[in-house]
Amino acid sequence: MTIKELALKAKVSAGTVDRVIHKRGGVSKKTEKIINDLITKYNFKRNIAASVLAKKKEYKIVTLIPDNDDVFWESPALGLEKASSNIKMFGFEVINYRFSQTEVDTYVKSFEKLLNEKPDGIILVPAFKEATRGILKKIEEAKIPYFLLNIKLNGYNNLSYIGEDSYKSGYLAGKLMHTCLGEKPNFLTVKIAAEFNNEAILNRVMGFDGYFLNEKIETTSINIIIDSIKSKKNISEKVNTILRSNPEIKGVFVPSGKVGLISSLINQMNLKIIGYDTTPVNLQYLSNNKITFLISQKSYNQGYDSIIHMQDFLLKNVNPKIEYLSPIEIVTKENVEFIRKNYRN
Amino acid sequence: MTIKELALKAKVSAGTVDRVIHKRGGVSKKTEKIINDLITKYNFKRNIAASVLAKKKEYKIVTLIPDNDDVFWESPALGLEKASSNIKMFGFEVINYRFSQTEVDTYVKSFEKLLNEKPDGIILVPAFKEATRGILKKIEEAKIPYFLLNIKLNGYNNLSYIGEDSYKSGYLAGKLMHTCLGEKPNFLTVKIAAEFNNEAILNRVMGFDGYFLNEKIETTSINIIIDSIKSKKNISEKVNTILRSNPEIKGVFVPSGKVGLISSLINQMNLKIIGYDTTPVNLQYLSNNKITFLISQKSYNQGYDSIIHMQDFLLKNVNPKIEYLSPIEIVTKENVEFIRKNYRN
DNA sequence: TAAAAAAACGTGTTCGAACACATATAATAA
DNA sequence: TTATTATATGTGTTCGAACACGTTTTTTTA
Repeated sequence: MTIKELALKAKVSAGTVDRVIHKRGGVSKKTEKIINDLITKYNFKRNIAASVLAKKKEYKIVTLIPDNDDVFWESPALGLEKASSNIKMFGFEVINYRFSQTEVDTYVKSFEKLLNEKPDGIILVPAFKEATRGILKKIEEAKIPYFLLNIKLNGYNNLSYIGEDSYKSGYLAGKLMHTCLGEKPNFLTVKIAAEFNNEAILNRVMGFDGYFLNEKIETTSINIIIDSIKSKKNISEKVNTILRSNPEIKGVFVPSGKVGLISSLINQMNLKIIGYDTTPVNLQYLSNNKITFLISQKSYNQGYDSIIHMQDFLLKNVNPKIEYLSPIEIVTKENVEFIRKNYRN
Repeated sequence: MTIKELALKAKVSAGTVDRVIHKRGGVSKKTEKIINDLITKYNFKRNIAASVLAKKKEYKIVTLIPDNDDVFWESPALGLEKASSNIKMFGFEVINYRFSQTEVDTYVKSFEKLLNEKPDGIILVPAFKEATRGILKKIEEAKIPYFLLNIKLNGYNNLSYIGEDSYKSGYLAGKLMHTCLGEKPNFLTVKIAAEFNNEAILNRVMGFDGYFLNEKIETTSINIIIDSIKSKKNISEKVNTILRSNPEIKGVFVPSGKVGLISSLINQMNLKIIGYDTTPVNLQYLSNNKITFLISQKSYNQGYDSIIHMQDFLLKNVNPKIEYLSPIEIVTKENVEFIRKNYRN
């Protein structure tokens, strides 16, 4: 079924059908209804190939995500790239901006540049709260549709949020810890001071604790806070002292991607260490059997999907869901190779 | 860069460039080289939208997979469907044939029908070995490109195999069992006689055992074989008797999708039960906490990807890899909701 | 060397949708 | 009622690639 055929059935011209489809107006109620009914009846779907070809418009999507200093971001970046190359043929151009997570300046400046591109859609990681307020205000003033990636903020008009359900991923970590350690688990939770403003990580901890509360599991646990990850000596001393003086501790929970670093500094063997993100370092210690489980939020897919949803919105007017929570994957030494393959398919 | 622009640069007409791109012949070596060099130089990619539109050819892909009597197949079927609807716009029609895993006849007859469709590509699950030989011979005589799905066979000219790495998924099950039970694990393996001709399942068992061998883990284990899954009483009696008389058994491994059924018949609580596939029944017992881990081979993706790879081959001449081994996913009560979401994205 | 055959290359139409522009009809104002 | 706007509808060109067909050039044969 083509527009012409539809027009024939409706006894109007293709132009009128086109006007109805695109809601361009200038069509009488009567004929509009006739056409809409026919569209429903024949389940008319316009030929995307022809549509893309005819529409000379070039869409521009820009993204703003942290740079690879935090290796975590390699993976969403790859997802963005893959999706970009997939939608090129539909007249889409994707431009990637990066910023340093330690320098607000790079964030704000990249944003200014990005805005000059006059993008049709923006996908960004709202890393710095204060700076983000101004940025999002400008985006909303310019009426550019935008998604938030990985960090969820409330009170803004973002079309969608794409990220993990941090609480549930923490909850899952709790379950895994429980499964590993059996009844009355005794474990250590290692937090990092610099991550205290990261809501996702706080939620993971809440989820982790929530598991044992909800399931009414009796636990013994110790929390420690690492002030700075710069001084490996300090970390090593702090962690190993506690482990030595509490030999009944059988598991360690690190609610962030720093689990590889932490586990590299732990001397004791046979601990069940559970942490986050499939960064190269983490994967190394997973292969070592030092880390037992990594929880992955499929960040590759987060990148990929955000582009696809933006495309669907711009090209097909498909409104995205208000949030997409990505699958939480359990990664072990034994299935890690399959997870990694996903990075490059 | 369009064909016309390329032709201009090569000082020939669009038609000649077209001949080179499609290897239609009738182009002098000299001009062919000029054009190919330009294609490389400018990294020319033809506009897929225009290509699809101009090419009136309608591709037909047919699939042949088991029916939903085995609920496992619901999921790949959904993947096939989703992919089909995605590639419709490229002039692809996908026709789905199903057969009963207990009746060779339905397999062969469906195949005959399928062949009459004059398909451009075939994706099939080679369930019955003998019958498959004849079938694949006919496909190869007709020179129709085909993929094997889920069951791997050697000695045929299938373009690709898409399925799981059964050995490794068994290996993973071993690791999980080990992690759950701690040192010197004591477990029961439940096999089903009817599944003895299923190589994938045999490989899982080999992988499972392989884990403990490789890692040099001392184990105590018992194997039992269920003759028929029809008589629940028999199963229940057999399994529960063993468990009663061997109270030191802490885990149960079921190397197939029948794990839900088995676990429904086990009276004892607090066993770590590990099995395969996210069928509705299995998911129910996962939610019950009766099953601890399910291993999923992302069969939805297997269906989806097989169609996409066939499309890429037919439309863009992209040769698929000789095999695609799908990710092995660990599913627990706590992350199951994210897995299921994948079915309908 | 002319005629016939083969090889090389060019041209024009088509696909279906988008959209600018042209035309027709209906509603309002003079 | 006629002129004047609005409103409603029709027409023609465009996008880039595919491919049938037509034309030119080169090679082979008589």
